[in-house]
Order: sequence, then C-alpha cells, then structure tokens
Amino acid sequence: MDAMKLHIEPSSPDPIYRQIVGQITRMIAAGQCPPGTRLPSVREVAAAHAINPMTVSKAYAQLETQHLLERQRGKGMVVADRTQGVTSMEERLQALDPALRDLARQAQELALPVDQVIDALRKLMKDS
Amino acid sequence: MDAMKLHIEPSSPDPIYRQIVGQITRMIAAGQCPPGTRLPSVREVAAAHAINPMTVSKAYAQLETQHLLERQRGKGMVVADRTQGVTSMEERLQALDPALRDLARQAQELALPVDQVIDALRKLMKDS
Amino acid sequence: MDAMKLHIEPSSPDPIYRQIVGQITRMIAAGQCPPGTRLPSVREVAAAHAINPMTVSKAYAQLETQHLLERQRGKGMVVADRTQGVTSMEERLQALDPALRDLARQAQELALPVDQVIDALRKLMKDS
Amino acid sequence: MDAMKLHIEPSSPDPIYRQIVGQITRMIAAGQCPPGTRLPSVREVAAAHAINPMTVSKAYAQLETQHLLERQRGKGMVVADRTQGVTSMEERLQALDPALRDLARQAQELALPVDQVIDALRKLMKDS
DNA sequence: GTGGTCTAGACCACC
DNA sequence: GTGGTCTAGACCACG
Repeated sequence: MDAMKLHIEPSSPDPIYRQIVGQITRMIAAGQCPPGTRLPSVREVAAAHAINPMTVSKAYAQLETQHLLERQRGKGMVVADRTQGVTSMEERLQALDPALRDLARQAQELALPVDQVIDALRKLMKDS
Repeated sequence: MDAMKLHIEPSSPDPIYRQIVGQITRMIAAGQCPPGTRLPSVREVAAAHAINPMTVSKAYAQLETQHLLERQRGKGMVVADRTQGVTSMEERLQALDPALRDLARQAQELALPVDQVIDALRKLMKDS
Repeated sequence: MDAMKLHIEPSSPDPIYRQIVGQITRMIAAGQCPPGTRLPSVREVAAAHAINPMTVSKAYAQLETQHLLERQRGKGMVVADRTQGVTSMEERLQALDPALRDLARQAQELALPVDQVIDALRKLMKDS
Repeated sequence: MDAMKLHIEPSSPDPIYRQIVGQITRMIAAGQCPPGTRLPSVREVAAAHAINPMTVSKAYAQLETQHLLERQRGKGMVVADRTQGVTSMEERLQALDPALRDLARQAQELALPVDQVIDALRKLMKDS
C-alpha cells in the first residue's frame, strides 16, 4: 500500500504536480502498482509533503485523463484496470534516456572521468 | 573559441536561461574555459538556438553578478580573471550529485536493474 | 477576431471551465475558428466575465492537451494548425444529440406539444 | 403508478439529485401526477438506477421542503394535496427556456442550420 | 471520508 | 504583455 510513497523536490525546476505525474507514471510502467492499487488520498499527500491539495489534485486529474488512474466515487483514485501503462524494459530504458543524457552532458562539462561518475551512481543505486 | 558550444533543450522543464548558466558555470568550474576566454555574443547564441536574445542576456547578466564573467567594453563577455570558479574534482562530483540522485530515483521507479543503467550511461559517455 | 466571443452561465451545473472548453471545441469543430486564430487572453476572458484567471487557464490548458489549441510563447493561445477538430455536419449533429435528447425529455415531462416547442426553438434560433 | 418513471444520466454534469428534483417538478407542473400519486421508494429508485440511496433521499427531502411532496407515515412519499405546483402551459414553456437557449447556442456554435436541428428534434419528440 | 470547482492574490518564465 | 504554478481557504457532490 505504501509502495506508493512519493518524493517531492520543492526546489526543482520541474513543477510539483509534474513530479507526481512522472513518478506515478514510471511506477505504473514498471508494474510496481498493479491495477486496483489505491493511491494515497489528495489530502494525505498534501499533508505529508506540506503542499496544497490542489497541486496533488491537478496531478491526479492529469493521470486520470491519460487513463492511468480511475476515480472511484467516494473512495479515491486507483490504478486503472486496463493498464496500458505497463511497458517492456526496453521502453522503460528509453524513458530514462533524457535523464541519462542530461547526466552525461553535465559530467562532460564538469570534465569528470567516466569511472568516477559510474562509481558514484552505482553507490547511490545500491543504497536505495 | 568554440569550446564554448552550448546545448539548449527547449522542451526541458529547466528554463533556458538556467540551462545556459548551468553549463557555463560547470565548464568554468572544470577549468575548461581559462580566464579571458571570449563568449559568443548574445546575438550569436540567440540566433544559433532560435531563442530570444533577452533570455541569453539574462543568463550572462546573472553570471556577471556571480563574477564568473566580465563585461569588456566593445569585446563582449569573457571569463573572469580571478576565476574563483575553478574547483577540485571532489567539488565537481558534488555538483553532479543532484543529477545523479534524480537518475537513481527514476531508475528505481522504473524498476531498472543497476547494470542496465550503468551500461547505458557508459555508452553515452563514451560517445561524447 | 471577436468571433471568439464566449458565453458564460455562472449558475449552470456545468463548471465554468468546461463551458469554455465546450464552446471553443464546438466552434473549432464547425470551422468557425480557422487554424491560427488567436484566442482572447486569459486575463481578458477573466475580466470580461468576472471570473478567476485560473478558471480560464484551466480550460485553455485542457484544450492544449487535446491539441485543439497551441501556446505561442508570450503571444497567447491560437487554434492549432493540424486542426483535426474540424468535423462533418453529421458529426456535429451528433455532438448536439445530448442537448436535443435533454430538451425532448424535459418537454415531454412538461407535457408540452411538439409544435409549441419547435416554434419556440425556431424563434430563438432566428434571433441569434 | 409507474408514470413516475425516472430517467437518470449518471455522466451528466447535472448532479443526480438535481435531475430527480427537476423531473418530478416538471411532471407535477404538467399535471402528470395528480395529488396523492405515490412515488417509488428511495430504495427502489436507488436499486433501479444503481445510485446511492442518500442521493434519492436528498432529492425527495428537497421536494418535500418545497411542499411538492408529502411524507405519509408508512406509505412513503406522495404528491402533495394542495398541488400549487400545477402551472399553465405558458409557465411550462418558460420552464423549458433554459434548455431551449442552451440548445440554440450550441447549435449556433456548431454552425448547424436551423432546419436540420428542428428535424432532429421533431424526430426525437415523436419517438418518445 | 473522497475528489472537484472556484476565488483572490502572489510570484515565475518568457516575449 | 503572455500563460504557468502555487497557496490558502471556501463550498459542493457523492459515499
């Protein structure tokens, strides 16, 4: 149930509602949220991250428009049944591509050796 | 002279002027632009990337405020002499940290195995 | 330019932003707003109808999502080029169907003779 | 007895309880339900249309407040005796006005010719 | 309890 | 000037 934990970066240039959309989209794509999974309520998310309910609502509404989520009257949002969101590993790697390219370019601009970057990344990914 | 090539991603959530500031900051930090290096003019950059000159100007102004760039009468902007911007590799790795963490989190949300991600990254960094 | 006049019914059960979406959608479907037509700015619409700019913005954002409108940086919204919104008269009659059925049912519940209703409607449509 | 058949459109922007109130109001206004007519019970309506009993109850309560319905111990709701709800045809035509105006405006936005709309409406009203 | 809509007003990014 | 995002708080519809 709390596999649905969200991470919000308030100082990110990426707007909060889009961060939420992105995270949920990725987790559904990876099959980490099978159809029917209940999402935390708008108010829960808002309280947990000290953000405005409307911001969360905006994210949920957008995901509903994309048919990734469904609204259950009086019960909240759940992952849609026809989860056309689930994708293969190749497609998921593709979804990661922009972030990879961004990292690679920044590393190059910082003149950092490949191995240093790889090491740092591996360490971060093991921790989580 | 054209070590100063900039890469702009118009569709990025990161605003354009901040992309420019970030790139130049990183390249100066890595010592890739020794003091005195001339920057392309506002108009050149604007024309090359089909963006508004004001956007470029805003970025340059911000870098001047940070004393990373200096305005030289009739010659445009150059990298500042007292380049307090150059930093050690450790500090540069730290500068990469947000991008690394973002990538790691996205990869985890996508349920991608560490090695797949590392491979993709290594490939990208070799190419460039 | 002011073919784009909007009509807002604040007391309608249909939310305001949806009224706006509906009207613009219909006018585009009917080809009344050729691609490139500029829409009144968010602030203009908000001021003209004494509603909140965010309400208008929400409508525009939704139309942008449906690719009926495009955003021109700093210049406002315009009707999209690839106006896949334009439809045949048959399809437009179909779009009118819910309103027709609603009217027919209300008339029946009110036990109003067909001709009276038709007369009233004809009169209204001539006036406009 | 089943002249009191209700039609519910769950996807309508008009909330369900208001649909119920509207229909019953109109039918009483037209004299289609003489005083004393029994209404289907809250449970019957709720079951028949798969809606929440509270929604039906809310509609009935509102009609009772307007003195169009009366609660009879052990017998449920009936149409009120002093049916001040019955109105002349002129008044009933006036009650239809909002729906007529809405239809006319939509038709105009869709650039549909008057005769086409009239034809479609006449066809619908004959069928029912 | 759930989400939806709206307001009033602030600040940001871009042209 | 344009639209976008966010906040704080209100009220509504539905279960």
